[in-house]
Amino acid sequence: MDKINKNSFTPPFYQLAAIIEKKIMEGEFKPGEPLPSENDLGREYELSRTTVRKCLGLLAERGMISAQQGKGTFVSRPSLDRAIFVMDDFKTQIENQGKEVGYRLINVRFLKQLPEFALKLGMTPDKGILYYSRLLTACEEPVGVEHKYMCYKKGKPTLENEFQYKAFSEIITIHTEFLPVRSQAMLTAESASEYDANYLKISAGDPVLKLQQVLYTRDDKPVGIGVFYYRSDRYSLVSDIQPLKGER
Amino acid sequence: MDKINKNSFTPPFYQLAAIIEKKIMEGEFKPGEPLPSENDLGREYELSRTTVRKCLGLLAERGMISAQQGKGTFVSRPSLDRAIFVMDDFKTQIENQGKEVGYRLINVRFLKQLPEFALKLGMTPDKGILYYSRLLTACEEPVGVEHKYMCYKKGKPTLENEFQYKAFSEIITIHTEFLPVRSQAMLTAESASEYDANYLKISAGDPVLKLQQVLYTRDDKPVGIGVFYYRSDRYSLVSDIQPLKGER
DNA sequence: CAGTGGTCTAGACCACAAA
DNA sequence: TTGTGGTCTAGACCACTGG
Repeated sequence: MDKINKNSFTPPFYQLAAIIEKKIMEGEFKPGEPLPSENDLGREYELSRTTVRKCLGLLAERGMISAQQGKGTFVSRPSLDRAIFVMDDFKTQIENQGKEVGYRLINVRFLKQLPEFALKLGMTPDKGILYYSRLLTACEEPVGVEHKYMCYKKGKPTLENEFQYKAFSEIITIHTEFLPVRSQAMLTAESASEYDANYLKISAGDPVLKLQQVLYTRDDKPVGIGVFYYRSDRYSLVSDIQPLKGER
Repeated sequence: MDKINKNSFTPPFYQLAAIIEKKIMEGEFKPGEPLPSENDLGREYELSRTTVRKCLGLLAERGMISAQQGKGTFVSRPSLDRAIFVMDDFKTQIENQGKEVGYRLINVRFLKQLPEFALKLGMTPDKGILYYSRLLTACEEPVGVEHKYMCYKKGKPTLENEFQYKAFSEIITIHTEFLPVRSQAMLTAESASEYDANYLKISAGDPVLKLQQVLYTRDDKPVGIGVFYYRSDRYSLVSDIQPLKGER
């Protein structure tokens, strides 16, 4: 039986998680069946229940097990057919790839009317809509185009600079009395419009990744919409599900 | 000052998390600045350090804060421009939408040679490659097409039924001596080929979401590749980032 | 050195499920 | 009633950071 090495730099809760994960993958603990109780695991590996729980929490986060109060902790169905895509803001993503980010302001305009898709999302033009669009580049190469629509309150002066560099939710916070606290996003594929294709330097109709984001205030009023189109040859999402390492 | 209500059904660690999140969003704790230390928070809200830590863990998971050993716990830059897409296996996803899943086996074939893209991913044809493809439907409507390539070892009989219903990693485990433990996936947009478009009942060239998945054994040998094409009008990924609820 | 976060322990009470 | 997971406490030791 595997034992916990208390002198290792790998903390016990992590070692135990690796052990249990291994037993699950090797079939000793089978999908649908319960794991030993937290107390039993604690006795078996000479760890406190708190530590056992921390370990189980790690495995639960990874989707390997799930606990049911009063019943037990059960091994989940195997699910390598699962992917998790984290999309940070453009700047963070590109910089993490070691590339240089660039923004180019394409357009800033005041709209009296919202485009139809924005109305469908429940946004109301209040006193008007501020629209702007940017070209997103990585190492000078065009990667994406984004279009933003936000509720607008007059008053504060607008500097082009701001639109070029600041985050959307920041701009909304500054230029309206709204504080966005919730973000809903939808990712899909689409054909590039002639307009967007022109900036992306692709052909109209070429496939692009489309991300549509809606920002809501605490009382669920939509106050900002962002639509992103990414060149599919230069932008993709990746996911990596790996087992816990045994020893570090 | 907000206080912890110990008689509430909402556990203290959660209440505290909501309080801190609120203070961050209202600007009392600013991005880049440190939170009070865990001990201070414990004193202030009359909670044990363990409970404070559980609360901070929750906020860290949500990307609001990050801890640095020896230094402190810092408020992250605001990031509503962030989305997390979880793609479970097709069956789970569709069933969660309350729809009926269907599979139709399109093709099962033994290949002597791997297609070029699979070779590029490092897969070797060993003793041969088993290829199969399925049409994925939701409420009888075609939603996706998938193509699978797996290392093949003769021996066990293959039942068409299996390919129709079992998960890819399960099939690999049964029909080879390989145990996939790691999954890498890439999501992008593409134009549908004539072949796939035909099954999806769309036109060739229409945009589709493409998911490419590679399964690896513990020693990082690729043993299975899955390529999925989804109709962009019937399949999209969603993400919802919301604040913690104050009281439940 | 003092202060920070990271980990662990031993024990307690609760809500829930099943017999 | 017993056993399960969910939460909390009080106290301990460690590793890391910075003065």
